[in-house]
Amino acid sequence: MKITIETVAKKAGVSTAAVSYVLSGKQKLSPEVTVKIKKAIEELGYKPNIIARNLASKKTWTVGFYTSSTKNIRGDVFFNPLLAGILDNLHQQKYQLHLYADYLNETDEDHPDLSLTQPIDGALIMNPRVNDVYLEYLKQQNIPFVVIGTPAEPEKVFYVDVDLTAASYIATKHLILKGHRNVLFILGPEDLMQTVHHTQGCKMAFDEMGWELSAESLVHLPMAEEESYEALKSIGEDIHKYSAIVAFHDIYSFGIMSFLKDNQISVPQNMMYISLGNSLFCRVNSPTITSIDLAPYDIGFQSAEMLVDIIEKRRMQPSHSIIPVNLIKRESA
Amino acid sequence: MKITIETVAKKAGVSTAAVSYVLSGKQKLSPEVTVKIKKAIEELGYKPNIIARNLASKKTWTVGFYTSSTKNIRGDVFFNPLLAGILDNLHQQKYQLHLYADYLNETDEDHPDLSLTQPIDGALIMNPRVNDVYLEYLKQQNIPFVVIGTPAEPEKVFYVDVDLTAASYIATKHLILKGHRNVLFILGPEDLMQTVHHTQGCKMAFDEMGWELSAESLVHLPMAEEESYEALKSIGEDIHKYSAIVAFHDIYSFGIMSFLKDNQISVPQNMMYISLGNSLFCRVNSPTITSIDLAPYDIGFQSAEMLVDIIEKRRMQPSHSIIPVNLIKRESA
DNA sequence: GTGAAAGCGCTAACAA
DNA sequence: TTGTTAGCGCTTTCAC
Repeated sequence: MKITIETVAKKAGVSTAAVSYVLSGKQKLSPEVTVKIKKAIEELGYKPNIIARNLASKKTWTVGFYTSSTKNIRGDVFFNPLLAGILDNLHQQKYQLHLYADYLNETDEDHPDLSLTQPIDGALIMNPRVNDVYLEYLKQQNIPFVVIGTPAEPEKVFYVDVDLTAASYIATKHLILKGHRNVLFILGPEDLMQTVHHTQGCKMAFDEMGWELSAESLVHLPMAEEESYEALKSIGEDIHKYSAIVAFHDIYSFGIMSFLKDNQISVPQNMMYISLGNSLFCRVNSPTITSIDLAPYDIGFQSAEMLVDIIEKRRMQPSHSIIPVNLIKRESA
Repeated sequence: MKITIETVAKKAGVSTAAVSYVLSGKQKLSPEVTVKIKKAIEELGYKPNIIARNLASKKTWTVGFYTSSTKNIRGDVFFNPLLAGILDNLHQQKYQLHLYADYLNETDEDHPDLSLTQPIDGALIMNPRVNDVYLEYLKQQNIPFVVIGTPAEPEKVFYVDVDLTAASYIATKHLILKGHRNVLFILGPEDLMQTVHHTQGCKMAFDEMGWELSAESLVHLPMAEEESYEALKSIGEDIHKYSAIVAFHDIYSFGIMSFLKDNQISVPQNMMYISLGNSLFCRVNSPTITSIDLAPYDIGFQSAEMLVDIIEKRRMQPSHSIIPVNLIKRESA
């Protein structure tokens, strides 16, 4: 038999409203009644039905996190601390997390089942595409959201990001100062906003020197681990034109390292390598690699904080947080 | 104004039931009516309220995933492929994921807010403790669940796991065959079931040789990255008694590697090192480390598969899947 | 302080 | 085939 709020009310000899008040604490009842109700709840082992509560109160205490594809998640060391940051903040604020992976590029469905999206009070959305359907949907449905990464129209939207342009500028500049001029940039898919920002940073550093950034030195790759090896291979002998590589996603790291090793190109003597946003890989290979810390935990924590603020109307105007980046030098002496 | 199923029904000049049928496809209506309703839905931009649907249908199409603490998630390379496997399977079967991190050891609350747990059709629960409150709650609430990892009472519960005892046996045996007798085992917290299984495997291999497994060669550590370095350090000079290490969680890897390096103990010449369940770290240091592949993606995929089967009553009796393990040798010649 | 009752928006059994 | 309507279990207003 189902134990509902009514069961409890009957047993305690009160109305359902009284039980609800005790549960929520939104209204004070007399001590005797309160005790009676609490006893009934205890004895019956009553647990409120959250769905019914959600329906009546129009509040789910749940936040949706739209992340990247599972292929991407698998090899992404950025993902874990980001998620941890989100969860920690939400836990503090008594919210929960609903996780959506991105299956948009899967062949079997060209339109995501966005109607499934609803039982959330707000959403976190990672690396939106240039024209993002999820973003459009959330806007249209009036669901508050915070973008992780910089969106196409920053002025209209809440977001938190690291300054990717700065990061990529710092990385490029660092290489330039080391005497590198022919740098190979291994970037993500062109339709990601972050790729746009990445490219800007490289360009800034080159522009500053009055150098041209050639198109063939910018390689765009799908976010999959194996790709980078193949990409370098397909460059063939031209690889020797380059004296440095910037990898914009850690997922490319292993492929790059393997390739360099297979071709007996040592790092950093003949080849210098910079990775964005990865402390893990960097640490393992500590003596040979420079990386930039993109502080993913902080991003997660901040974005959740901002979202809850919006949900609870503590923040009204579109705004953003930019998490600072640090260059972590790990070069051998 | 709120657009509900009634708005649509009125506009199309039909009943709410008709609209519901079109939406769910659970009952066929005449082509004309169907078209009329679809048009109304389209024009109004109607999206069904999922919460109301859940309440009425008593089905959420959502699965809860009880994972470890965020501290643990942060450095766990096992987590990503596990999650990816879960998500991929759930997506195939049209289910969604609600993610709960474990804050049980946090000081501020000794009892988790389990009542928040309810809007799920089933749960995946990772590495349950010896007496797990979540597990008890799920049982009591009659929420179907699958344990990832081997539970305390395997015969009563659905679970999927790798054969951890076998894995740890294989690792230990491997070392023994290499001529190692003094092996240091770096294990997780003692109240985790998996630690129990790990220990069993080591013991089996030693028993087989008629050797004793000494208590001080079994080090139990919290699941945090820094711990392993300190643990080794505190062993002091005794470290030279050991010629091999088995790390039972990848999270200890970095600390161990750093320690060995700092103390000029080279791997594997003087010291052999085996890690369980990590292909990432293993790959990076390919020539010097042996690891065991615990196939986390498969575990995730399988456990989700099993859970949905239970939810949809295709599986009735407690059962389990054991994912096979492989020794990955990466020793230098 | 307490209770009655009207929703919340949808599903599905039943009737027509 | 289509419509009526009684729930689903809780919250919250309003009257007492």
